[in-house]
Amino acid sequence: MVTRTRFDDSECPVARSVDAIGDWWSLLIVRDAFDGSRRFGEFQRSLGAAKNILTARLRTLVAGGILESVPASDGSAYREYVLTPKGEALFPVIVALRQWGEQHFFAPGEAHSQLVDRRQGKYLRTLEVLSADGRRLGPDDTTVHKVSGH
Amino acid sequence: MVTRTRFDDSECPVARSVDAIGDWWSLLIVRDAFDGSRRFGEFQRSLGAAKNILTARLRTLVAGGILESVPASDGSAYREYVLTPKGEALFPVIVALRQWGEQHFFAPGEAHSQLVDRRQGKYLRTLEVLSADGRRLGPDDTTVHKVSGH
DNA sequence: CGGCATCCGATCGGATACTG
DNA sequence: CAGTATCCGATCGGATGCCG
Repeated sequence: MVTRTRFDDSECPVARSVDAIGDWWSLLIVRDAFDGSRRFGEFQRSLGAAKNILTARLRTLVAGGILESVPASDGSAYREYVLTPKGEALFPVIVALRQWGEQHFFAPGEAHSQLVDRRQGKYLRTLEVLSADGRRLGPDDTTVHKVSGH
Repeated sequence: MVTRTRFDDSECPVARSVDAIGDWWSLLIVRDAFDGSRRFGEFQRSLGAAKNILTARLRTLVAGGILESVPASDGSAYREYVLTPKGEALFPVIVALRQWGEQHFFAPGEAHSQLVDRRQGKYLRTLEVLSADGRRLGPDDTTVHKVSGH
């Protein structure tokens, strides 16, 4: 049984998200899924992870409703792993991490992968946190509210 | 020496981000910093982590330029930990995780903490991934481009 | 090729005790 | 209160071998 440190009982949505994802491997699997990977081997080559690790992570992601295991589209006996709607909803998370990384960990001109608009091949706009009425918000413009259940 | 699985040599910005953050504890520390925590004890109470764990994570976050250690503002002999600009730039990441969690892991009416606009006390707009010219983009509208260094 | 079983050293994190 | 030091069981992940 997995007894990793759990955060799933927290009232904080961030903690529950973190707990649902599991670990970094899982997050990078999701990234690869966004990039088009579907097969066990594709994930493995991309990640360089040991097979048992990958197997375990795929299983927890499927169990968590983030990936779905479907029969291979090429008719082979194997499975493919595709994002569920819940998994696709992680898109902003991945994009946010990607943009943060692009802005802080690459020298100008250094090789890196970039997420672009498929239609125009252009870079994406940097994610903005907006208020309900559309103002740009920084960290200091927000505060955490406790909402008690009823 | 820490020999955790490293992703920092990857060309993928997501991987480098993940590597720079370190682990979930570190991410939750950053979350607490956004929520206003500054002192060792504040983080510890909020996280429920062992002190040695917290010490180690704070150290790596400072070393990574995400937090900065400054003298305590109350004149005591202790330190406070505040986000650097680089750390503040993680804001969209935390918000994205928070929103994903709110949408998938809480029953309607269940108690949870919520991030609100300080000025109006209202919820934030859901993060949107936009193209350079402002169209909303889903995962299928984007593709990963390899940019080779020069 | 996809996946499972097993082994093993490294690391993690909780607990506790100690310092100033 | 803010750490530091140490111990220890649990877990992790890499490697390997086996099976369909």
